[in-house]
Amino acid sequence: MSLTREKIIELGESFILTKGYNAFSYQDISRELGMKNAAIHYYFPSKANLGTSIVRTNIQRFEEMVENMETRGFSEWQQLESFVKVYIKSNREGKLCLLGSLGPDFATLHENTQKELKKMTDIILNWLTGLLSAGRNNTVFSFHGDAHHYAVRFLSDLVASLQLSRVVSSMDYKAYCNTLLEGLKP
Amino acid sequence: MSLTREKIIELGESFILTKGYNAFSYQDISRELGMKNAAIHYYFPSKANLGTSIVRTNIQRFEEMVENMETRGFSEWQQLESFVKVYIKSNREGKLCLLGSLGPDFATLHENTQKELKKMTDIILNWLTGLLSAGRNNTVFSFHGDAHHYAVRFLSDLVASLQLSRVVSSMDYKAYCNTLLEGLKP
DNA sequence: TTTGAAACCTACCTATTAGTAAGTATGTTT
DNA sequence: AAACATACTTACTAATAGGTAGGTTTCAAA
Repeated sequence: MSLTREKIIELGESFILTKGYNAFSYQDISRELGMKNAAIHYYFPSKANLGTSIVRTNIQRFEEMVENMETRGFSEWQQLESFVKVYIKSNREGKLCLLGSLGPDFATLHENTQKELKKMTDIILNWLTGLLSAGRNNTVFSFHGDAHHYAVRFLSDLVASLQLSRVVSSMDYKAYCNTLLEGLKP
Repeated sequence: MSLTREKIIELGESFILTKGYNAFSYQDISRELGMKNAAIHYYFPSKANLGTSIVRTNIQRFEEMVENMETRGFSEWQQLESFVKVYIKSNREGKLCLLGSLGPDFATLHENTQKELKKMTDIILNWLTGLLSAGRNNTVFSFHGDAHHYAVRFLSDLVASLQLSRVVSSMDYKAYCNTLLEGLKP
């Protein structure tokens, strides 16, 4: 794997999470790397290509995290807490999550990027649904109704509140997340 | 008030809610209106100006809705239901809400637009907090914890689920909203 | 009948965008 | 030593972006 390639993906993701997909350019990346525009095209022929690669990297990262938590024998509660911590970190860095950032721009994305984004969301939601379901069976969590419905709601809470914390000045994101977790306690 | 001006605002808003702020252009609007690019600049000197005006229009619309509901003596439950219906309509039209659309692009917006967007969010959240609080006192609603916290969560649920319904194919937005309302029943 | 504002259009400008073709330096393999 | 791939740069293109100066039509008021 090329180091420059990894840096481009990292920078691209960072720009998407702060400026949005349609507001960042190859120049933004090349400038930051001290390279020329064409160098970025060498690694990623098109912006759609880069976008898709960024989503793929995120899927991979998520799957590695889940795998890691399972091999370390994390409880359902610990797993959910770790997931929430990723969002708290994003908020601290003034970033959104990829879903909350690319979701609103969905219509402007390349077909492949759309596909990959859908895949990522499915993977996250399926994992979350399974986690909530299993956790309820083990009396680790307590909530009403369908687990999938609750998973969508929980994810919505995390995604949108990241956005709101930018717009609402008086928002304590960490406290908000803790309230979310508290609501799941039996 | 100029009819063309109103059409521009309406179209601009529609583009923001479907393509996003940074993906739509003056050409998109002028093309739709059968006019030239410069005609749009005649009404709105800059894109930032147009953006700010669109947010202002939304604030006005929201305040008129609230006023209308109060004069008609809507109960807290009816008011919340009406608010949710606006979101259901947006979803049916394949649109986001202005907050969910401009929020992720916040960093790229003009200072004035940011200010107005913050104002809009504050107005909505304050209204929602008051509504939830009053509704709980009247035993119309039932929820735990701070009313403002719950208002943020409820708004997050509406905003992000609109985004998710684009990405997740198998989502029944209306049913989801009903679940949200059900969760508030005593 | 002239004046003047409202509502545009014509014609342009500069900056930036994603993207490409061709070249070059630096190694690495054969 | 020759051939080749990697990792870029130089130099360009076509398209689009937001924006502007100045002209034209239309219609109403003085």
